[in-house]
Amino acid sequence: MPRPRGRPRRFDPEEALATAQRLFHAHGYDAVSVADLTQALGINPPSFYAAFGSKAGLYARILCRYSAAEGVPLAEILRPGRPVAEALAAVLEEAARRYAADPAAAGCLAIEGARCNDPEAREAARALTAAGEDTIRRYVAEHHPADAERLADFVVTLMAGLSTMAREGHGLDRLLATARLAGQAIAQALPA
Amino acid sequence: MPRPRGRPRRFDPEEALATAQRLFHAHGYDAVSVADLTQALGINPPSFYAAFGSKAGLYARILCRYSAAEGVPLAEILRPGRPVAEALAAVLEEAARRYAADPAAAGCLAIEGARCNDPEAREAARALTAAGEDTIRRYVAEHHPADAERLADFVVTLMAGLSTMAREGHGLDRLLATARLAGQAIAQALPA
DNA sequence: GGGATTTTGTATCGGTGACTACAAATATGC
DNA sequence: GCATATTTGTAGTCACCGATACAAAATCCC
Repeated sequence: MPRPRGRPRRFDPEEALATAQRLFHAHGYDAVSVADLTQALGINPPSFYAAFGSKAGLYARILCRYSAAEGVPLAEILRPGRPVAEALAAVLEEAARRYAADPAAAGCLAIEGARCNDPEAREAARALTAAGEDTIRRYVAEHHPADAERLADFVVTLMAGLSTMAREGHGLDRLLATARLAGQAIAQALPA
Repeated sequence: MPRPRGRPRRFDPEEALATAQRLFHAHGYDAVSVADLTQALGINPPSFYAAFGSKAGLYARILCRYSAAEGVPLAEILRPGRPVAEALAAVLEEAARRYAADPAAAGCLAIEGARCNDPEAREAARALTAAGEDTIRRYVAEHHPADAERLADFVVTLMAGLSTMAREGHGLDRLLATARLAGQAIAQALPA
């Protein structure tokens, strides 16, 4: 791949995405200004807009990055054939682990982003969380169609709560305790 | 009570508090500007600042108002002598009911305010939620000291999740189903 | 070297945020 | 009537927001 035509970039866009993701995850979408981003990246606004289009556009790209690498891997955990209660409990445990993994970036980037005040960024985050919710509901419905909505709502509510508590500073131990208690509730509600 | 000395007010501060509370609850602290408030109240900025000091100061007063009238009445629900599991389940059910009561003001004003971007308003909201959390933990600790933190965390996590889901548009039925499932988990975890 | 292309840095733009200076207006106390 | 006290409306303040106009700089193609 030959180098493109014009003046070369002075920064690595991939590295910039990682830096911006850290900032958004640490402080939330609304609290990170374009000035914060350009300063952290060591570039000027025109370079930022030429590379990413807009703040919300950058955020949308970061959400994809996040769901592929650091979000709860629902597709792996909810594999067909696994007992449903066990799989849902595993989702909650994994959420607890990931949300508390980095104290400087606590909680779920998508869940927290879904309540920001920028319409475009908010819709992008909501699309991601809605997709996850659908995945969970369809997985439950395969074996327990009558309980699918109820159980999916329960799991999603707990993920939102866990994300909140992680951002309030709760550590892995406390999040895990809550996740496990919820997991037992699911096991009890789902007659094997 | 004789009328005070100077020019009389052209608006009722109590009514103004109620109007401002509706705005904050509907849109969130950050999304409501002073211009929004003054317009909704039909007054000009100087009248606003003379009466309430600042946007964050007004919000702090509204939080008190909210906890006294519309927040989950923990002091009533967690009355001594009541079975702990029953009381905690009642807290979650009552939260579900209140968070979904008004679709135009969904969720908990304090929980949602605790993540706003203004430090003063955020701390005021956090103080209120922290007080509620303490109340729950101490109540559980009276009879089950070893489980107090775990159960209080579980209840608070669910309240945060219920508030989130209420703001996402979930209705009373779905919130109640989640609250009841969680209530069963508590009953199971607390051997009577 | 010369034209085409792309990124860079400087210096903004218009809009909105919370908040206030100031004087006119409206009441009371005497 | 006149001084005092308080609120009102007008018109702004200053800081920051996301986003850009413009021209100089740096590279590739030929």
